[in-house]
Amino acid sequence: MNATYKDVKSDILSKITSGHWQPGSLIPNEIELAETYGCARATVNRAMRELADDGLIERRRKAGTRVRASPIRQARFDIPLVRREIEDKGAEYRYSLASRSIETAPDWLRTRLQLGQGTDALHLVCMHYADGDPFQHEDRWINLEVLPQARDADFSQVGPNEWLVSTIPFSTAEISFSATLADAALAGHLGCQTGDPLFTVERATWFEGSANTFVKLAYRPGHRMTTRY
Amino acid sequence: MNATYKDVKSDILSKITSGHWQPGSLIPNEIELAETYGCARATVNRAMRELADDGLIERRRKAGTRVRASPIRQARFDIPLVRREIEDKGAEYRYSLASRSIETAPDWLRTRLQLGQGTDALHLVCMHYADGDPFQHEDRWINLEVLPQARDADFSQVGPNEWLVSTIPFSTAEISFSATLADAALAGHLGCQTGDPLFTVERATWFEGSANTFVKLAYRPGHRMTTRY
DNA sequence: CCCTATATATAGTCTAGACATAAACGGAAT
DNA sequence: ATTCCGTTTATGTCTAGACTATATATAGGG
Repeated sequence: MNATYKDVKSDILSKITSGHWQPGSLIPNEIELAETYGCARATVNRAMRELADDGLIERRRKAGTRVRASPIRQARFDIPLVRREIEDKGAEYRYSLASRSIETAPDWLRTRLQLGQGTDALHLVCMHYADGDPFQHEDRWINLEVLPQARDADFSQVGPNEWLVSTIPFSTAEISFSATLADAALAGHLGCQTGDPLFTVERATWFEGSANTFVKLAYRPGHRMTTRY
Repeated sequence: MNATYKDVKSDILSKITSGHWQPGSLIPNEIELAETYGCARATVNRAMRELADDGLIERRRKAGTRVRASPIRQARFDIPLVRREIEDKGAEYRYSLASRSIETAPDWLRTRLQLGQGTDALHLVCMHYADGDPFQHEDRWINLEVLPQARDADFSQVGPNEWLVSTIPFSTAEISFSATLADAALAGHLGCQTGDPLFTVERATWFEGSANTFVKLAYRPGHRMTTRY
């Protein structure tokens, strides 16, 4: 009686995880569950809605609610600023700018971000250190047509990621993970061997429809990105 | 007037993305917003709760709701079965079992999964192909104390991941991404060069408190895992 | 001046009831 | 059989109001 939505959620969850309600089977409807738990239907609804968001159950009007046959396993990663990633580990953060130049966007970048011909871009190469050791190499391109103020910004002290966060209120992004090989330049910056495998994150972000930046982040060898679900 | 929670949510979102409500600034409280949008407080609450879940705003009782200074950028990845990953691309899926053996769990595995000494484990090495080309190499360990029925299961036709999904109703997992170098054995299976960088996923899963399986998945060279947010 | 009780503002949740919407079902017309 | 249409049913959402929990602010006491 008087169950909260969390009570309901965890009870249903345990019925699923224990196998009491088999994958594919139909769960009682909201009205019945509300009676069972002695609460309002809205309370059951919230519990079920969250379970559906988590990918554990599948709901359809009129058809009812079923335990998913194969639960969608979705992992949620927090992608923090490098500074926070390092400071959260209790290490001291240091930043340095390796190079800065203004170039017309190369073809691969124009394709990737759907830019017009002859678009100027600011190209930055930076390093992020944790307790003095190389942690992440950043290869950044900023679209100067959308962000002309980047031309005059000083990136020698503050990293472009932090500058962007404070300049652009919000943006949508496409992010992808892969593995790349350290070339001579990367190895030099990261203090590793040429040929080392590096975990790499690439991110393109858009603000109000037009691309503003693309970045390739290479982590030091051995880096892992971990999460639980 | 008569705004739905989606209306409210998207209106607030646009006020944030447009910079109308600056990062760090305080958003009107729920009662005021309810009056503004001409709806019930619960409707505003749902909109705001979802925005908070998305990491765009920060809410605290009494203190009110603020636009996040640096939005938590969280990416959500769906981790499908390899079969689906391949079939969704429109390619033909093929599976093969490369080796099968029963071994006492090696030290690194016992540490990783917190197993007792002398625990027996089923060790499987498999390959997943897309249109005949090597797609993913699977190095799987199954805890035979928790899943003794794996001893008699036939993994020559059905991959261990699919067998596990149908055997264990649900489980919690720890997943991590990294980059590894192809050794001779891996290169042979994946048809690539020794020394190629491979995007690698490791996953340990638990069922009702005890670890049941650990897997290391190495993708063919060049593989990317992509998402939008 | 610092510490502690108390007041207060705000988000968090619950309720009972209502109406909206999508989808499955069954029967009727083709 | 197949298509179409109304009925039914379960989820989806909204409302007005109430109570709860928590963090902050303030006033009072040592």
